[in-house]
Amino acid sequence: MSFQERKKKIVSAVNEAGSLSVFQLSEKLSMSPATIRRDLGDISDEGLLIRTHGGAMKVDDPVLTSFTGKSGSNENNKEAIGKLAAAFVQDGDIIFLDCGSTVFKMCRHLKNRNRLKVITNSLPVLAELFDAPGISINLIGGEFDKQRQAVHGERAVQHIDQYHAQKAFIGVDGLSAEKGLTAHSELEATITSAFVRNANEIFLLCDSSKIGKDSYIRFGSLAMIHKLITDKDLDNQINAAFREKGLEVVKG
Amino acid sequence: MSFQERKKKIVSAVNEAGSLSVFQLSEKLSMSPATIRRDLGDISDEGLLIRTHGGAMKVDDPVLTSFTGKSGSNENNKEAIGKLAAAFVQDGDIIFLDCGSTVFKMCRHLKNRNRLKVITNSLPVLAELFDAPGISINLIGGEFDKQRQAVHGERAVQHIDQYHAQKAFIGVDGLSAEKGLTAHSELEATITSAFVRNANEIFLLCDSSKIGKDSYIRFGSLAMIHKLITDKDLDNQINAAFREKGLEVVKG
DNA sequence: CTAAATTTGATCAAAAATAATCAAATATGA
DNA sequence: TCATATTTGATTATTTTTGATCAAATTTAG
Repeated sequence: MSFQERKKKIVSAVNEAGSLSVFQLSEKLSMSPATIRRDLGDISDEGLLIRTHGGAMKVDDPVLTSFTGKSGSNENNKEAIGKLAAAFVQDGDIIFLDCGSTVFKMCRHLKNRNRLKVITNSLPVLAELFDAPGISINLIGGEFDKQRQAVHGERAVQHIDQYHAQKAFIGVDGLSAEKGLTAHSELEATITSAFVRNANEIFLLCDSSKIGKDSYIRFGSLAMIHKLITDKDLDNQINAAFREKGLEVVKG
Repeated sequence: MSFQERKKKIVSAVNEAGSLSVFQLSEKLSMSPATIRRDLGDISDEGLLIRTHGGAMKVDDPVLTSFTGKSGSNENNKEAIGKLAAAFVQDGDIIFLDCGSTVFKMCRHLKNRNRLKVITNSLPVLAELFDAPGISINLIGGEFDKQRQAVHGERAVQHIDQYHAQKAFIGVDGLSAEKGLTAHSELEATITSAFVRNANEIFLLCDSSKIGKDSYIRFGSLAMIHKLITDKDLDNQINAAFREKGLEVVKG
């Protein structure tokens, strides 16, 4: 039985029972407690259940479901990218978090950081992180865009320009060695540009499906980016092309 | 049974009973009093209940009631006030909406307005109104306060000062003819003051339980207010005193 | 106000659970 | 096929949790 099979069984068993111990699961699935523990660790990292001492309980999110990110394409790869990216965030950091589903995936892996300051225009990010005890959030003000569930516009850019962060985690709609960073919305492009010019280190989170494709607004070059964080499916030739241009690529 | 499970049981038991002693909980959950005390300490640190000598009681204003916050005391009166206040909002208006449970109650009655512009620092307000087709929202930026689920601070005040609205709908923690408007948080007081100085017409929403009582920060006089919107239980003498001072009172 | 009773928080040792490590088993791929 | 990588289960050291004890703090009663 593979991990993926077990994962589904574990999640549904825990959801049904409310909570189960490692030993109950171990018996139910005929697996050793060590394996169950590993599984539970992985699953709770994804937020599908809550790890407890001795077992796990189901996650009941009575809250905030209206703002939690919509799940779309390339779910697993985005999840992996989020986890990778989160590893670059340390306690005490001040970071910009863009709106966008891949950046949103980072959040769940940031919840136990301490003294972390997050500056964001994304409501899903806020909803995910606002109750984390070690994180304080600075919300960017301006016009609220209901499509993107984020704040945009002139006022938002002004707001960002008044801050400086050590690291910025951003997303794009297209990325290629030739055209650089592209977006399909002027609003998003201006916000992302503002993040870039006010942070020391820029991390671009971009799953392989967007790489090699261009959207219609060009708003930045590869030179702006310090690290590209992407997934295991990135084409090797493209990867080589990026590296040749001096871009550091982190591949899941 | 893990702490996480107990925590849920304790919180719901205390919320149901209103208050419980350490020993009642100890017996109910078959745990030693020492463990219950530790749990209560942790839980009250999160603000999910209030620690008392000998036990714990439920928190009146549940901190984490999600963004769609259902509020606590005087529910019906607040609901009525909200409806009354909403009647003063017309299509095409630009309005400030404060954070606070009474102002939040207005929102439900605003959803079908057209060309309405709402400027707010309250996440519950945003959550309630963001999908209304006729309403555009300007979110005030700044430090996010997880307790109040709203944005506060210096930056937020600057933001507000860049806008002007026809009407402001605000709340207070205490109101009396003698001391005027009072609040129990500096943060809230400065935000409310900013709304007041940048709007033409100020509507104060305040249920009768807060009238005649003073909180500890005085931040405004009755003269600032154009209309007080309150409930049917307002004492007639106090009502008369307000009117004598030139305050227009709308009573439910 | 003082004294008795109760409650608490701190400390400690035992028990339980975990993470880390390693070797065997299994799967993967050239 | 063989070599390599991944997954699993056992072992062990570490961490977490728990209940008991006791001095200090708080409440209650006189």
